[in-house]
Amino acid sequence: MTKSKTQSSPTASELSILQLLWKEGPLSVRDVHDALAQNKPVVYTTVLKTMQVMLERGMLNRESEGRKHIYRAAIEQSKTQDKLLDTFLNKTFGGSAKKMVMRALGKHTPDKEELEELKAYIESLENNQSNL
Amino acid sequence: MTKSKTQSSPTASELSILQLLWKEGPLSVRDVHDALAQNKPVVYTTVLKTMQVMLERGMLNRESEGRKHIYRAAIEQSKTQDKLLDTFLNKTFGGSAKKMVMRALGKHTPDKEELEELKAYIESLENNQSNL
DNA sequence: GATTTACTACGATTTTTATCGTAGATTTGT
DNA sequence: ACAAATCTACGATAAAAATCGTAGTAAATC
Repeated sequence: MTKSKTQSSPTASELSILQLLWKEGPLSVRDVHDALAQNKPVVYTTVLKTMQVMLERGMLNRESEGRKHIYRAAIEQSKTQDKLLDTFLNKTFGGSAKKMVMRALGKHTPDKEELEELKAYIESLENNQSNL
Repeated sequence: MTKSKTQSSPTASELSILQLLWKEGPLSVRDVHDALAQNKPVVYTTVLKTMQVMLERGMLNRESEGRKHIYRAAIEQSKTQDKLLDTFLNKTFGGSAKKMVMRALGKHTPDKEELEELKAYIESLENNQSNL
């Protein structure tokens, strides 16, 4: 049987790379670097190294395309977000989703349309026991 | 004019200490240690050191009571939560409160009563432009 | 009053994360 | 073919966070 460690959560830097790959699809290191460098100066090999580490840790896959490597996210966005959310919720709001949600809505109030969607969603939760 | 650095966010360890102080009120290092040690083994001086650093960074205050020091949180719970939430929301959900909220509710669905409160809250947001 | 216990102070170390420089190989441009 | 640009590999270092050990002192207990 092959060993398999529990998937550790990505760090902040790693997450920024994952976000890109989730959004844009498979990218080269060059692509990732150029995108990240628009927000914050960072050296090419720093990004390269980080992505190599992520590969080792099973967060990314890659395939060769000529001399380049094309990387893709190896972990699902929704699962990763769920795990991070879970941790954050426990650490910061003592596990109370209600508290966190109210705070989030108060601070970053969505527009009317989104609020309606949310209400509808809550109503669907009230009916179905199962979470669609 | 006195220098004042922007309050940096607490790390995970620091946050666990703050949570205790926010909940229980001012405590000695011994109190904090004993409480934390129930979840995860930790040496007394580790907690002491952490709290000393937090004091330096302005996250905690303290006063002497006999030979002991009694520490209290120097930063507000709600402000701290807001800042952490903001960062988390941006890093993990690209800033979309709606996405995060729906995910949170799906995974940690509150009971019917809390859902009602949430709906009421959303309705109040829909009316007031100002965020109460 | 001698010994054990309870605290603080604080340096040192370890662990984790982030960052970078250099070497070597391949490709591209002149 | 030579030079410049582009990549990967990878060790080294730096920076940040977490952990711990030792020393010293005051208090409590025997």
